[in-house]
Amino acid sequence: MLYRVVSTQFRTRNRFPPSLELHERRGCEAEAATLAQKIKLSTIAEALGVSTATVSLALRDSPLVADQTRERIKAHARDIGYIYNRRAASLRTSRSGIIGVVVHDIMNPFYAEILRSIEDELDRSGQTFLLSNHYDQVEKQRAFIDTLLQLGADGIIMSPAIGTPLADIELAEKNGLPTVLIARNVPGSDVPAFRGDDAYGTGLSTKHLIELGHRRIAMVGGTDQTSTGRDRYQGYVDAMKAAGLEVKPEWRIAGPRNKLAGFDATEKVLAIEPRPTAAVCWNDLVAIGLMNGLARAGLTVGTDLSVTGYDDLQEAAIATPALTTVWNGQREVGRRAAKTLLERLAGHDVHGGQELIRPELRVRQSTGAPPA
Amino acid sequence: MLYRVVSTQFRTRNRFPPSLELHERRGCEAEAATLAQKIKLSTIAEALGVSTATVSLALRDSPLVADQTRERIKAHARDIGYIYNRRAASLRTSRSGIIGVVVHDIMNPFYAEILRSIEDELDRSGQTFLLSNHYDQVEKQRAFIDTLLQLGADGIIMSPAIGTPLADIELAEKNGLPTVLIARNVPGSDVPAFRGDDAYGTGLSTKHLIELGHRRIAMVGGTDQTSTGRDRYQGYVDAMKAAGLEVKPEWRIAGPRNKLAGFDATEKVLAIEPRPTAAVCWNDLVAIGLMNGLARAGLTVGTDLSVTGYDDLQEAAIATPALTTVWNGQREVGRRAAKTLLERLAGHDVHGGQELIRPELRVRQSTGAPPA
DNA sequence: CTAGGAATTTAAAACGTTTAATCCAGAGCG
DNA sequence: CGCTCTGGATTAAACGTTTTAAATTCCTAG
Repeated sequence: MLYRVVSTQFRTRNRFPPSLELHERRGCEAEAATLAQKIKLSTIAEALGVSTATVSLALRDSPLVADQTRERIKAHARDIGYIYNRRAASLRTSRSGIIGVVVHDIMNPFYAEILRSIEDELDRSGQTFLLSNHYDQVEKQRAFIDTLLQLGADGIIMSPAIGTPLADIELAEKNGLPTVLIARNVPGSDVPAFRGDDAYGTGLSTKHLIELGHRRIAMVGGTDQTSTGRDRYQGYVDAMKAAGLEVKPEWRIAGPRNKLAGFDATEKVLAIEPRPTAAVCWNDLVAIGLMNGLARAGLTVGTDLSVTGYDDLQEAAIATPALTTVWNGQREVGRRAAKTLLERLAGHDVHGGQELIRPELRVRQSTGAPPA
Repeated sequence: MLYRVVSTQFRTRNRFPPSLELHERRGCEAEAATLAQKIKLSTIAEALGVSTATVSLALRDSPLVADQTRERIKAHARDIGYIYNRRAASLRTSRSGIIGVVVHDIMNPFYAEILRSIEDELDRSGQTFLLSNHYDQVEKQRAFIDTLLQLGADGIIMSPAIGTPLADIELAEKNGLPTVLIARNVPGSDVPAFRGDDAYGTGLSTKHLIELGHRRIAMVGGTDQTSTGRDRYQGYVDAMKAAGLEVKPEWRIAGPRNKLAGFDATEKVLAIEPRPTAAVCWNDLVAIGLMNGLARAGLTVGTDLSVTGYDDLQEAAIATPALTTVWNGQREVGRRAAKTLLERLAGHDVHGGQELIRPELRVRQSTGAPPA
């Protein structure tokens, strides 16, 4: 009984012994040059006249081995440049220390903050994180899940691709790969999911524009195929209706969610008759693209036409004019997702279902009163 | 002899059997729900009355097993939802199918193209790629190398952190982790390295400005601590000297390499007496930040002050005014690096040392004749 | 028929860990 | 002196593959 407690304690404390402490390792020119043969636990065991079991326990700081023995072993391991073989270990323990993270596109700055905070959280716990894009291709996402299963990953954090079938998530869960969703949800799934409250967010910016006096407000970028897309549009529509304003279908300009898309949408916005006096953009990238396009067309953003973004990326503040946008709580989303997954791994019960992070409006210079 | 040939052939062809073909798998509600116990090779072997050896070979499409047997085995594996255990396999084969990629910052758009092309190349070869940031912290980079060694990764592509000691690269190489460098070089290392020809690149933009008539040209952003930094500065200096122009030390405004840094550099540039008429920026991010800053200050970029970038990011073309910049060949760098690593893994000899990709100038509206 | 391959299949030994179950030597105690 | 207890160390059985070498079956030619 005592044994078990002690055992689990050190197991969770320090899962993987660091194999390499280069600066401290004594340089052994000759042997390092060729690396005659792989150094393993038994190499150390033989050299020191103990068993591999002892070496294994010592390297993981088990209290089961005498202090003096432990130090002797660790010192020797360091000296000869032992490298811990995680594959072998994880084959035995069925814990790999790998956590998969898959999002639409790693390089999309929207995910930057999320990934960053996930990384922080996982680093702290000693897990390695394995990153991938799915580019909204369900097959690519499934291939990644498959890879994780094969590698025996401990869990997965995913921003599901458009059209992800419930079965894919169940596949992961059923095969012992605890899952947490971020940024998007999969209808019908009951795994924990963290996302910003998108409807509330676009509601904020739309209301802000209405208060400034705008009546004809376009909505640029995005798709109705994701929960995020539907919610953002809904928030806009609801705010308009709440103010007793009509929503014209031609004000909705759907499309991709990058700068180029915003830039390309410029013409379409300007073609609407009568011209809208403001545009709620899907995200900051679209907004910045649109602002660039409007500037090219000779219009002054914030005066001739007001623009709002979403996400509050770093560059929203330094765009010209500075972009009014909605802070999305990405950092919080990532942190909570990672923490929740770690909880699940630790065996604690967590409650599933969606949790919404409340966004905030950041008013800057890209919005102003409509032209008289 | 024949055996060996055949053996290696199918080994390289299809390293890992795909374990999951969800859409084709027959739904078995009851068993799927609980997943009584792990399905392994022996599960299949017993069910079909063959040996695990046969199953193993069949799943990897070995020509050693009869066509009919192979199909029977593969079908059954699919039906019961067998998942290939890579850890076990790689313990035996010492090939993990993992390739590590570490760069300064994944989310930096400069690396976007590189990573994308690496991903393309590796995907094609069936390798999984494990991504990480080092944020220019040597320790973080070393921790990543350590993790890769522990996981038994097959190779690593890295953009070395500032101050990477030669020993770290040797550590990887000596322990059987073939290394290829991108974007930066480590002095003294002889592993293959691919980067843009930075000196030539800034030479191009500097020469372009000189030809337009500029005489006082500042250089904004970047550091002298990387090979890239030194080369870019050198290219600028050489071009100036070649034109018989003086280079004032106060024209060099070193700093971080993001938009905010460019934005913040605005004041410093404008404070120089007499004011430069053009600025060669470290990269597009800095250039765009600077352009934003100049616009805020009421100056017209391309007329009052010309600006050049570096990298030719997507947004360079849609910035206002469109940014004159240098295309860096990132895609080529990534492709070549991945290809070279795969060559090394296949056992072919590749020649080490640095290879430079030649950049190209992209003239747009952010550069013009100096003000009279 | 039968020898001799060719075509299939298999037994069993790795691969390098972890850990439950023992073992052992002293220490403490009646 | 015999007994239990305990801190330390060890033994040996996994973990799920791959692959060598051998065994078996199947043909085909002589």
